[in-house]
Formats: sequence, structure tokens, C-alpha cells
Amino acid sequence: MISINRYSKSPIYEQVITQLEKVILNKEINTDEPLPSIRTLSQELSINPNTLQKAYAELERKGITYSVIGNGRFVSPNAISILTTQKEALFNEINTLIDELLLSGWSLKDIINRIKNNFEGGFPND
Amino acid sequence: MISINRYSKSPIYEQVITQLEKVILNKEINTDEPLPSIRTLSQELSINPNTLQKAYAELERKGITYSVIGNGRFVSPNAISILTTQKEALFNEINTLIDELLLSGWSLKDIINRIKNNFEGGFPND
Amino acid sequence: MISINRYSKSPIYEQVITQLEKVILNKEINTDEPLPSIRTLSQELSINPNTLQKAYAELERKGITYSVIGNGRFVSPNAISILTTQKEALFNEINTLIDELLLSGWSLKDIINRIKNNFEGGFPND
Amino acid sequence: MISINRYSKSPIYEQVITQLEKVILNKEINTDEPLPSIRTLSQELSINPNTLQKAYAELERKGITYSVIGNGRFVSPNAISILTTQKEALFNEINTLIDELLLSGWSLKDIINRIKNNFEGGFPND
DNA sequence: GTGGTCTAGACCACT
DNA sequence: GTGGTCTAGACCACT
Repeated sequence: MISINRYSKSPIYEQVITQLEKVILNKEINTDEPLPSIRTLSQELSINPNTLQKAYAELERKGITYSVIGNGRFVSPNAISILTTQKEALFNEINTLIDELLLSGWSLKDIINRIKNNFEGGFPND
Repeated sequence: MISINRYSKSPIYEQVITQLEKVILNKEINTDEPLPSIRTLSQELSINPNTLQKAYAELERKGITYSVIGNGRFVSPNAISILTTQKEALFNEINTLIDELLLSGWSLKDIINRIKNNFEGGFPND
Repeated sequence: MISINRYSKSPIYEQVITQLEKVILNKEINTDEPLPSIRTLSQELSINPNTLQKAYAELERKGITYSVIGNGRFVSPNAISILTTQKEALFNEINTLIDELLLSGWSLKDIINRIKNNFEGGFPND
Repeated sequence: MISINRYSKSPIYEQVITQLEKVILNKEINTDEPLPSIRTLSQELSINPNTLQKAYAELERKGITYSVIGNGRFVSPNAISILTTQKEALFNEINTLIDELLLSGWSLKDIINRIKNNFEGGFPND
């Protein structure tokens, strides 16, 4: 369900957050269904429970999950909506930046070509 | 050389900055050549000299121009390099945001299609 | 500047957050001035650096501070505004709850008397 | 016994619930005594029987009333106790919020003054 | 069993 | 020196 890249530049807890969000968006875990427990998942991934706790706390802070002490952690009813909004915000930021490039004389075609060159044929962030 | 859109959401002095930067990048004014004087350009564009002063001060702060008291304002030798670096920074920000979308399961093709749809057929930011 | 109550029901990191917010609101540390470093303050208060890191990370997430790696942590320019907004939100919640009591027949006077009785002559939360 | 404000922000069925709860707390209808029938009350208040049905169903769900098929709806023996507990919960929430304000440096006196100012001289929520 | 907090201590990147 | 991340392991409250 989740795989950690220990050589990645992005910290383990962020990898966990991103991947669990993907799992939830793909409805592999549905509303009010439990996430794997901290102890179980930390053993499975061979990472420290504290690292996982940090990732889980962030999902909770965002409202994507809720926890019941003594029972476990569950997907919030509005998790999908929160995650979708989050993605829209990313696109808005991208559009604002592209606007600036357009105003300074770049064409949309050239901008997209630069983006494509940057991502095709490499894993820039890992 | 420059045109002001009085209905745009972005302030006039920013429009002036963006367009003068474009003029310099396009080498319509070369290194050590003078920019139009504040008095001349403010009359030409029918804008307040103070607004133009604000734009020119920002270009100077960035190191894109330099001024000689009693003589005018000129394009810096390293103006092109500064402007290019500035554009690179924009692309870096865009790439970071696209990275996040890729990590959350979007394909590069889908991301580019959403961007294209957003910009083709309108001027979303004005 | 800060004092920890180890017998309080509220966790240490929350006590630190609340008290640093108070310090910032009182302008004992001003905009762009540094907070005590994690190592220094953790020794001074005899708490673990990780506990303090958790408190500091929350202040950063709220936008109240910003950190420069290798240099320290500083009060954000808009810290006061964020903290004030935060307090307004608390009053809004209180008002909504009091509305419900008013609708169910309580008088404002009785409600305030109950609140007073609750807080005068005791430290209910410690 | 009950009056509906059609210009209030809160929905009609909630107004009915709140006011019937008040009626019960004030012992205008005692334990095991009948509430007005849906048909009668809906005509009296000129509201849709379905709206009233929704309010009555909620009172039943909370255990404040019980219904005898073919006979009507009656006040539960433990209605007063349920309603009192419900009010206590509101006070607990208010107290928790006030605790946060006290911890951040507000005095109880100032908090109460802000509350008073908010409610005296207007009906802020209607 | 579950999650939440805290300590002790290591190592990294950055100035 | 600074902050950021991670491990190992303890103890608590709650079911």
C-alpha cells in the first residue's frame, strides 16, 4: 500500500502523508474505515512509530482523518473534499506563476515545452 | 513600447515594471542605453509621475537599471542576467508545485492539459 | 519569560505555544526578532528539545514565526494579526454557544453568573 | 406556547425543537403528558406538517419524548435530566474556550465585558 | 490492543 | 552555532 524511499530528499513523514492521501483519494480506504495502526504500519515499513505519528498528526490537523483514542484512526467524511480543494490550490498557484511568465513575454507553448523538458527523462526530486 | 490596462487587477506600476523588463529582455533598450525619462513617459502614458517613479525605483532596487544624477536612468550591464535568474526562479517554483501533483498521482499529461485549458481562450488574470 | 507546570493537564508543548503567543502579543519579542533557540530554551526549562521542536513547529505552521536554518527562528511580520484573528475566532464560538442558551430560555445575566462562579475561586483546568 | 420567526437564520424545525425543550424545562408540559398533535400544531403555527414531523422525530431521538402509536407523543420521564445534561455540555464548551482566553492573558472581567457588549442592545443571531 | 506525549540522543543541512 | 528529522523506548489515557 505504501513504500518508503530512504534515499529521497523528501522526509519519510512527508512521503507517508502523500501516499496515504493518494490511497484515500483512490478510495482504497473509505470514509470511516480505519487506517493501519501506528504500531502495525511502523513495523511493516520498518520506520519509527514517532515518525509515523508525525505523519498521522498532520493528516488529522488537515481534517483528513480523525482518531479515537483506544480505537484507532479513521478517514473523515469530508476527506475527499479536503484533498480535492488542496489540489485546486496547487493549480491556482501554478496558474499565478504562469501568468507572470506570460506577462513577461513568454508564450504558453514555450512555457509548456520547458516544463515538459524538465520532467521527461528524469526524477528531479528524488 | 508600453501600454497600460487600467482595468487590470494588477497595479499600474507593476504593469510598467513587467513591460519594461520585457523591453530590456528583447533588447529594445540595450546595456547603458537610457530609459525614457519619468516626465516624458508619464505624459505619454497619461499616468502620474509618482506612479512611474515607484516602478523605476523598483527596477533600480533589483539592479536592472542604474541612475546618473542629472542625466537619467540606464540599463545595467547585468540586467539580462538578473532578469533571466528571475525567470528561472519562477520555473523552479512551478516545478516544485508540479512535483507535488505528480507525487499525489497526477500524470504529467493530465497536469499540462489542465494548464492548457485554463489559459487557452481567455485572459484569466485581467 | 516562560514557566512550565508539569502537573497541568495540558501537555508541555501546548503550554509553550500559549505562553510564547502571549509573549509575542505583549511585544516582549518584536517582529523579526529571534525567539530563544531550541537548545537554549530546552535547557532553561529542563524539557526535551524534541518537545520544544513540536511547539515551535506549530507556531511556524500558524505563520506566527519563520525559521532560517542555521540562523534561528523569528517573529513573523503578521504574527500579531494572526494572533488577534485567532482570539476573535474564540469569541465567535463562545457567542454561538451563548446564543443557544439564550434561545433555550436562559437570561444573559444567569449565563454570566454561571460562568463567573465557574472561574472565580479555582483553577479548573490545571 | 410557541412562536416561529420566519426571518431567523435558524431553520423552523430547530426553532420548534428549542422552544418545545424550553416548554418542557419550564414544566408547562409535565412527564407523561401529551405534546400537541402534529396536525393541531402545524395548523396553529401555519407550518408544514412535515417540518413539524422532523422536529418531533429529533425530540424522540434524543429521548425527550416517546410516542404511543395511535395515541400521541408524550414527555419522557427523564426529559428534564436529558435537557439539563445538554445545557451542561454547552457550559463545558464555553468554559473550555474561556480557559484558552485566560491562558493567553485575558482577564475574566474583560472576557465577560466583551460578551456583554456583544449581546446587549441587539439580537445578533437572528 | 489503540493513539498521545515525552525523553535521550544521533545525524543532517545550513550560516 | 542554528533548525529539521529520525530512532529507541517509556509511560499515559482510553476501549
